[in-house]
Amino acid sequence: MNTLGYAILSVLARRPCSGYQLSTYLEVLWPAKHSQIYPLLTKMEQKGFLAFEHVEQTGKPDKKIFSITEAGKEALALWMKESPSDRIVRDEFLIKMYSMWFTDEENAKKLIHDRISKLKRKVSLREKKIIKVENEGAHHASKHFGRYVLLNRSNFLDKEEISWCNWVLKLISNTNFFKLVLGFLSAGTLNQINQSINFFGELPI
Amino acid sequence: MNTLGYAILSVLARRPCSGYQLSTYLEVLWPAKHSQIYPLLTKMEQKGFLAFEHVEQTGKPDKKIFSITEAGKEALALWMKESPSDRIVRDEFLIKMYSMWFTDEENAKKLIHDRISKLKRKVSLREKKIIKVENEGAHHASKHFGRYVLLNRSNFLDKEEISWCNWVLKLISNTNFFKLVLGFLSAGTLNQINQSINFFGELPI
DNA sequence: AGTCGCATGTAAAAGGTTACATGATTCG
DNA sequence: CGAATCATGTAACCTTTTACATGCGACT
Repeated sequence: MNTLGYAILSVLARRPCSGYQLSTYLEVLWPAKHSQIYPLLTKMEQKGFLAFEHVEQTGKPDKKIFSITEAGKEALALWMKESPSDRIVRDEFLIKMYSMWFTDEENAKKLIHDRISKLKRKVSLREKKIIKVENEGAHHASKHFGRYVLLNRSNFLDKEEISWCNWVLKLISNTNFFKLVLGFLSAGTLNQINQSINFFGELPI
Repeated sequence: MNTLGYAILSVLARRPCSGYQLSTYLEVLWPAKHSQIYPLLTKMEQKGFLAFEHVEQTGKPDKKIFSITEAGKEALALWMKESPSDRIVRDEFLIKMYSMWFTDEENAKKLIHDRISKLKRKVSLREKKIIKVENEGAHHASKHFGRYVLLNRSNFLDKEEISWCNWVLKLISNTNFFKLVLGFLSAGTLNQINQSINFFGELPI
């Protein structure tokens, strides 16, 4: 079974869910589209890790409520003892930051300001969720502990990234980064950027 | 062209590289295996974004040094104006934190301590690189600016995650999280965990 | 004697996204 | 009247990983 499978077991270990609910719950844990979730649920049910019951609804489409089996719990318990594989981060914004020197100051600043906006939106959404968990009094003695600490983790890190963004903005202004680069390049057309490519030192990357 | 292609253009915009060098440089930007890089380099060369020259070596295998063309630079410049897609993070450790309540205190603490060790190792490696960039005097007026701010970003965030890890460890100890859970479960076998599954509130995830 | 670094490639398999398909209800 | 939510599924496609394939030199 793959990591998505264990993420599904982790959610179902707390509470039986439909595939639709799973897809929203998995967003913070291991994002996946429904087209990946539904076939995997079927596979896992066939292998005995999950069970499901049909629930008929009126006004809404019928659904399947999946729950974890004993075999599923054993699989999850074993997996919990394995050391986690390295995290994978793929972030186009980082590539654009890396190539900042290649664009104009206006665009570079816009990229950073947009990033800050996105991060702030995420942080404030999570803050509401955190307050909700705290009000339920479930933050340090239940299955909600994991959710509670993960929500906080995301907010700690996103706030730190906002600080970093502001730090970069300051660096750009204080050191006149773009003006200095343009100074070397005389004007800043692609041809002139070209001529400057081996102007600087020989550091890696 | 996909994001990996633009990551490659971003690296080659600074300095011509072999595919082998690219694979190491891309690690922080957009990780990729050589089996993905080599065929893409060929494709991008055929489309006119890259050019290469054969370099014969003695003692070492021959290599191809790729460099970005004018067409490549134009493509990169255009891409820099597009707003970046959302970051993708996949981290097994987060799933295990989420399912902390499902394992024993010893294992939970081990997972967190191992995470701290890994993060500390990464941070100290990066610190050396940062000092190197600063000594080259290249941090605020060159193509190395991007690399400099990205190295710092990773360290800011990893240090913040170390703080978070310690915060979680304290929470576990201070609130006797595991003892409280075991109290509810009476003993902690899988069967008894089973019986407790709907004991707590009805919060999402 | 064995592993690491340099160096390039292909093939197969697994993982993940986008698009196709359907359809009622509720809210603005 | 259009968009969002609930709800499940398949097919085609793209991306990424793992495995296969080779080979010399340097270091332990």
